[in-house]
Parts: sequence; structure tokens; C-alpha cells
Amino acid sequence: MMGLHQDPTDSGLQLILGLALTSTPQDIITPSPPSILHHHHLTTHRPNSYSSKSDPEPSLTLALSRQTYPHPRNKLSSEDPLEHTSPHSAISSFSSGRVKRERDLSCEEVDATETERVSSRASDEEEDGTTARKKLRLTKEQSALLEESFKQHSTLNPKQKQALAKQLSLRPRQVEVWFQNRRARTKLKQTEVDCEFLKKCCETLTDENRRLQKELQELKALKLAQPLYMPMSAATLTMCPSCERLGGGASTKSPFSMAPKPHFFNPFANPSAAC
DNA sequence: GTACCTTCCGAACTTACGTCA
DNA sequence: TCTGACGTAAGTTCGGAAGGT
Repeated sequence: MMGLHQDPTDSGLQLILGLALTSTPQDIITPSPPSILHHHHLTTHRPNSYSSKSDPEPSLTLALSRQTYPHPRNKLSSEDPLEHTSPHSAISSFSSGRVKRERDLSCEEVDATETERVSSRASDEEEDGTTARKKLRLTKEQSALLEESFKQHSTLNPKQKQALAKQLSLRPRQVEVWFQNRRARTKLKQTEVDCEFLKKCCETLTDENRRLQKELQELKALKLAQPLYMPMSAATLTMCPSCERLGGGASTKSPFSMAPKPHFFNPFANPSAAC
């Protein structure tokens, strides 16, 4: 997906913001219907990684995609009877602005009883009756293990969640939340990286555009200075102003002949669009 | 076969707490 | 000591997918 992090959400329907780095149809800005945009994932879709030197014309797009990856539930359905954690079915209780999830008490308290005895965190308010939300601070060891686990797989199935929770002396819900937030942070970070990347591309393209405009002006001025019927120096007319290399050769019949195919600038492969 | 409902899950968004400069 | 910024744990809402009827 996005080069660094394999995110299955990138597949599927996309709103592609192309940067016209290639001449492929991917450069076309494809609007998506509002219904699709409603639940969107702002991602940058790059078929190839940033550093792919083998890709002469990287396709850089900013895509709104719809997730189509197989749902985790499919592979682990009903493995975990404790994981009936539907937010829809969860009963939320409000008490002086503090909110608590009832399901943490009902569903996960079973396994939480042993773990919370060790950690004695995140449930103090549940035990003494107050509803003040206390902020859990994970220990270094817990964070390290979670990170390690996240590196292996960014999503957990219930069994993995249970095992990890037990190992960390946390509730499965806490592990789940940590992974959710971790995925969100990863995505945010990647989005920032992508944003910077797009900015740089935009700057490069702007510079290149400016240079080409200037080049065009020079050519126009040259054309006006030399009457068309006068014999012109082939070297002057076929010289690339960018690299000052003589072009054409035997195949160059007309000094103003156009290239058969538009030559798009590729900031990754060529420093100059003309050469 | 399909329309509807239920359940489950993840993403997105939001809130609130702890830390630190 | 106060305060605002920041990081992050946790709550809420919503939509999609799958299974059952």
C-alpha cells in the first residue's frame, strides 16, 4: 500500500489525486460519489515504493479508498465468547460527564479479574464506585511488547488479543484500544509523510513548469528573430536549451518537428524533462 | 435467490488525563 | 505554581461484512 506500511484499506474504490507524473490514466482525477466519500480513508496510493529505482514513472496519487480487505471476523468468528464488544450493544452510562463502558465490566471482567489484580490499574474507579476516568500509563515493558506485536501484525484476532493481554497483565479491551490507536497514529504519520512528499513533488513540478515556460518564450523569440524562409542553422534549432545537446540527426527532418509522444517530466528519473 | 436483521469489527472522531516545558 | 501544548488511553458513532432467518 503506502510504501512503508502495508495497509489493506488502500485497495478498492479510490479518489485519486494524481500529480501527473506519468501519462497513464491514473493521473486523471476521479471523483467519487458522495456516498463513498462519506466513509473514506484518506490515503496516498503508490503502486511502487518511494525508493523504487526501477520505476521510471512513479504514479503518485492521493486516494480516497474504500476498504475491501477480508474482515478479520471471517477468520476468527466466534472464537472468543468474551469478545462480544459491539459498541451498538454496549450500554453507556453517563455520570457527571464521565463515561464508562459497561461491557468492560460485564464481558471482560471475567478474565480481567486476574489481570487487574496484578496491574491494579484502569479499574480502580470501578471498584470504589467512582466513575472518574483514570489514565492508564503503560510501562516500558508493556509498550515494547505491544510494539513488537504490532510489528508482526497490525491487527489482532481474539486469541492473539487474549494471549497478549494475559502476557501484559492488561485487559483484552486495553490491548484492542492500544492497537486501534497505534494504527491511527501510524496512518496519521504516514499521511504527514505523504503530504510532505506531495509538497516536494509539487514544488519540483512548479519549478519545471516555470523552466519550460521560459524555454518556450526563448524559442518563440528565436523564431521571431529568424524569418521562416531563411535557411536556419540546424544546430541552433535542434539544440535542446536545457542540456545544450544536439538532437535530431538523420531522423530529424524538420527543425520544429514534435516528438511523437509527449514527454512528461519525471522528477525521479530525470532532472530535466527535455532530455 | 434475496431481503432483512443481528452481530461483530475497524475506522474515524472525540474526550479526557498525565506529562512536560 | 500555573498554563498551554502534546501524547495517548479510552469512549462514541458509523459503516461494512458475514451469517442466520
